[in-house]
Amino acid sequence: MTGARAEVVLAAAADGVHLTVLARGGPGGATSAHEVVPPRDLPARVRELETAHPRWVWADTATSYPPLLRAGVRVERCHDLRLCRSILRAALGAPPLSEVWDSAAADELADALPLFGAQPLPPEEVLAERERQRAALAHAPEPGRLATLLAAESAGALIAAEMSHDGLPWSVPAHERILADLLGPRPRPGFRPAALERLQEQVRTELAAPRLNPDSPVELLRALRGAGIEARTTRSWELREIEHPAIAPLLEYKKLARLHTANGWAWLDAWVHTDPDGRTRFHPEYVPGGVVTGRWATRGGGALQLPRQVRGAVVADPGWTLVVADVAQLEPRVLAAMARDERMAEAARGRDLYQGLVDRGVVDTRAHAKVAMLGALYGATTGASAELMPRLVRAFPRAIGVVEDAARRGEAGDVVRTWLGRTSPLPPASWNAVQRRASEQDATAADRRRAGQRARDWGRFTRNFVVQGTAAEWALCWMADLRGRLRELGGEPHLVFFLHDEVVVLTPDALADDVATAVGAAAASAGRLLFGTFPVDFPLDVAIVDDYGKAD
DNA sequence: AATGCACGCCAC
DNA sequence: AAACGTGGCGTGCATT
Repeated sequence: MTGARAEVVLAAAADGVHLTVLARGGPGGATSAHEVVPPRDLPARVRELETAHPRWVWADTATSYPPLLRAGVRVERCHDLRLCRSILRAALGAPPLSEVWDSAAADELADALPLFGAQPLPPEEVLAERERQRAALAHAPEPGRLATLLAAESAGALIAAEMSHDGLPWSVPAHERILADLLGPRPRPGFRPAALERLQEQVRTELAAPRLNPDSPVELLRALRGAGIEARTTRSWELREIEHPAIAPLLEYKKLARLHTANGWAWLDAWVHTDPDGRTRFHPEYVPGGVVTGRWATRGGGALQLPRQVRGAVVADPGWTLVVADVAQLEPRVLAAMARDERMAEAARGRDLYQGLVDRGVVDTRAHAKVAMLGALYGATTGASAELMPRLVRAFPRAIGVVEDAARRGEAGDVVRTWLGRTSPLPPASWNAVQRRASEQDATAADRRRAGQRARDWGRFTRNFVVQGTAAEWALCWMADLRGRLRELGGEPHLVFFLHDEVVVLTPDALADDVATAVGAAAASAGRLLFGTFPVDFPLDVAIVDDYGKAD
């Protein structure tokens, strides 16, 4: 698929933006044309060339694409050299494959990496990097899957830039109503909301600590002990176990204080703005590949932690609707597929995988199914979760074997790979030092204990890496496919939010049903792209709503 | 005054 | 149910 598509390599230089058309992809892609355009003419030229549906190759989508978006130009496909380089380097980490990267030019590029985008690379370097990546891909284990990953990662970069540009519809009045209901009217600058002041006074009275700042864990712990309460920490879930008149107002204080500091009026002032078109939007910066497993990160405004409390402020514009879709139990389904575990896939066939486990007698309750499964994915070692594990091992030896194997590899200091080939980092030097120390002649029991602890810690990381990373790949493919379908619907419906296994599309009312259908079709398509005919499905919960708060 | 860390809580 | 995976971020507090 990449082979037949023409590529246009884009690089900025002093004399203008260089566009090099590679008539066909694949090794030795022939240069058929080269031109230099003034930066101000670039959007128009990109728009012209886009009619032939090329793949745009550039150093960094996050810096190259936004100017095009501001000029009203969107592209269908790209290859993001920065993101793909990072994946390829990790994938080819073991000698002798790394020789592909050992040229002096590659080292220079590695040094220049932080400048990618910020300081444009010379056009010849961009072209050379493109060819190096082509060669590296050919040398990689499972080049077909890795090519899919590079395409998905690059598509994600486009989507991230577009979503950051478009923003999430945000109703300031709706948000202010939520805040007023819970916290009281907006306090004057330098003052705190009435509800917090009142609760703080209650806590102070009940603990007989008139000057207590409940936001200080140190002070709070001391005050609790002064009142005869033996708390180990000030975490809410521990405090909840305690019977004392101070606890209820304290928990309420913590909840509201969190809302006020994280998503209160200050957050509104900082992150919600009126766009040139007069609409109010929250514009988080999405960071594809920002998490080691391949999940996205975000910067600014805490977009990946939007509390349910304030989701009612995400309101569609008049005449528009939100289509909210999330995948039910994505990670266990992905695990079943990557393990080729037919029995687990069969148990997952319905909408509710956890209930499926109960129905097949694997565990007795849905709650147990959930803790057992999450425990398997995270590496739980204690409690009910760990106790239920043997049942899962017996029922789904192949699936559990995949995560157990990943854990063993991590404990041994080896890398693991996701389904499409994203490779985990090696443990840090300090980890190796601790392991070495434990194997020395004069190692103490403490040395060995520490080494075992660190080894198991890293094993839990690699265990989760393979599943979380493969789930992230599925989600990327889902979104990329959905983006294509939304373009086919005419381009008005567009993605406005993404949260690991959940998307929000903003669409004209009339197209809401078509969008809902597209979201489901994209999920099925992503499943086939990754796992072929393996019979695992990815059921969605889809809601057509005018505000995000109504979606769950 | 700026910086870094610990804590705690939000999301998945 | 318990504190086991990935993150961002606000606050307090010690350090520079």
